[in-house]
Amino acid sequence: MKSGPTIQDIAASAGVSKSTVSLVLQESPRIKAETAEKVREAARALGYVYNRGAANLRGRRSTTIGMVINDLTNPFFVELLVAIERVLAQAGYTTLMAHTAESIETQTRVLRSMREQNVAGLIMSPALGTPDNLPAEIQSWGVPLVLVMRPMGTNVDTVGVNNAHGFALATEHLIQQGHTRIAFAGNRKGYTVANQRREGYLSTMARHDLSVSDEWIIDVELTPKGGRDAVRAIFDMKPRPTAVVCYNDQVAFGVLHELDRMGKRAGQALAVVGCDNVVAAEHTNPPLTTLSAGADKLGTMASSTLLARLEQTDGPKKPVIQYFAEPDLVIRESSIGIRVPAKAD
Amino acid sequence: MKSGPTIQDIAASAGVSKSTVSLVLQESPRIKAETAEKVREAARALGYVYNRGAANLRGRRSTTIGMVINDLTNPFFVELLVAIERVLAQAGYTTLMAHTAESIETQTRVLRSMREQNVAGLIMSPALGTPDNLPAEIQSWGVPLVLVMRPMGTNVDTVGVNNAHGFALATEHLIQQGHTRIAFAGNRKGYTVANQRREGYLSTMARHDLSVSDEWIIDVELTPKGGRDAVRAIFDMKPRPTAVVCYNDQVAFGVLHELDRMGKRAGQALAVVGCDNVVAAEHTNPPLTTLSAGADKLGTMASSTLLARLEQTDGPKKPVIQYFAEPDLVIRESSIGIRVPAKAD
DNA sequence: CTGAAAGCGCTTACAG
DNA sequence: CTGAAAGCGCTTACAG
Repeated sequence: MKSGPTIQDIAASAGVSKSTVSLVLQESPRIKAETAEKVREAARALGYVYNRGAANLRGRRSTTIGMVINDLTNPFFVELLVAIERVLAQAGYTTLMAHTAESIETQTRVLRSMREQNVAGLIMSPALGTPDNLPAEIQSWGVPLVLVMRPMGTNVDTVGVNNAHGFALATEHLIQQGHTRIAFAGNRKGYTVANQRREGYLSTMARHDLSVSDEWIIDVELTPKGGRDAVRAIFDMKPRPTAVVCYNDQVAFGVLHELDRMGKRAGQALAVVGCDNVVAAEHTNPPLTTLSAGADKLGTMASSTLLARLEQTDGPKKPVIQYFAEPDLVIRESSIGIRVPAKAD
Repeated sequence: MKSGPTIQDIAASAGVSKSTVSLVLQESPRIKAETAEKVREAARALGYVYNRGAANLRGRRSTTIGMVINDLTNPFFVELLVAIERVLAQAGYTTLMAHTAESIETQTRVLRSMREQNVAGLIMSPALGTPDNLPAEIQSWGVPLVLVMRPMGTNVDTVGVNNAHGFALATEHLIQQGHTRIAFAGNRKGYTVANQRREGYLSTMARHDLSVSDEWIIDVELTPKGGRDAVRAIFDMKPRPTAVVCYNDQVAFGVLHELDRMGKRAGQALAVVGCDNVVAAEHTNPPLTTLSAGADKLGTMASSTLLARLEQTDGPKKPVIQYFAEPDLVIRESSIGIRVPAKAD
């Protein structure tokens, strides 16, 4: 930890006061152009490095934003993170990222650490099982919070997806293909997102007067391993479902893999639909039909929402923003058994 | 940005000086147990939050470590990042992560930002095309640096993989299967890692007296798209290669996909080997034979190397550490056309 | 348009 | 075992 020159050194070298140096560094219009240039020149000559920590301490505001993600092994969240980081960086903020791996303990630890680091705001995709009162607690710290993907009540800014609508689309699509026995892989009772997705599926089945056997709603890990387990379960049922709606692409990948291992092909032996449209969904064998809400768009929305909250320093408190994107269904071979020509390849 | 209580407030509330409070917070043994308990109680009652920024400013040392990653869309780097973060967190450091997306400009920007944030050390997987003198420049800042995956000379701590050995293993394996015309997909002239991988392939071909046609060394993007392009190129050659060694798993995924699209199967029409053994390699159709150096092990090594450097405050400068893991070949169906039973499934 | 002064919330010798 | 004092590198009223 070497010290390096400070604004004091620049002031001495440029023959001005450190107030002036500070103002130049902030590009204040109050300083005459020539003076400013002289100061900048001195800073360059000395190899000056701005100490953001000291500035934050004195200025009482910070330019770092914390970002807490539950699962980076799911590429969807990586795409989201990249989008968020891009927008924040453009706005001049530094992003402090942390990964909780769905662990509440880790989440508690990183949140404390971020609070100690004095983050200006927080974007978080909460770990499964996060206590309901966490958003309120974070808000009581005076730190603006935006939730992504996983809503927790109506009192906190949230950017997510209309899951019920998406899973209705997916189910509808399979019914149009003539399927009547459709399973749902990835049930997770008690979690908002899982409930929304299951409801989208169930309500669509009901609307078409299709009955749903209990065993079709399959409780599995939300990973490729879970998808493999789901396929084995499905092929043990009789009569067995001819299609499956998966909780997300990770689960669907496991489904495709297990089918292949059994010498069967998705789209023929079993129609498969995923959710998230991660980049890899286009490259699976066969390519995966999946719901797309646009990680990039969601990430951009989340950052903008937080930035808006940070600008709004005073004045009447703006109302809570809750935005839920409407997903589209991207149809590929896994649900129809027919090759779909790739566009612009 | 609300202010919250400071050590001054705790001091007043506990009836001691702020020096004492500071020492208690640092768990100094110099403070009597009862006094310490009284202070902690007051801190709890006031809802005190430690201000790490102020501590770093005064203490002249920081507990945040910067981590700069070139490509988070490649799951290998995500696995690496997760391992690094875990170790650093255990050691009480906060990780400032940034993603460059292989852009030199972004890399320059995030490095400057991290320097302003006063990071204690830096772990970096440099973007392609990073100027040779960057490691020396960072070291001149007085910030310890560990390079991961992409070596840049012998004067900087580095954790990587013995790529030449790995690609020799991969090529050897294909030759053992009876292949004599073997292609290499993912050539990138001038980059160290690409050179090492190509050399491992070429030297093994030479050792077996197998000649290599120029066109077999295929220059493609290091993405699934590149893999698809490589397959098309291979099937245009005559006589055509019967096997391909891919730069990494991302390229190999594209190869598997394009083969499937052509109605062919990897392992039969074309033997395929990848590199990195990302989690998804186990779930592709067919499963992918690939080189494994252990992202977890590499990440752990990289963090430990940096932590060791940070401990060593003074004394004679320790010699540069350069560690290169020896990869293993994980054999799956894509290279042999035969299903390999998964272990413990 | 510029400077002197106070202070952000801590840590760290130093003294007792 | 504890306290008084100085100071880390900045910003921000305030004065001129």
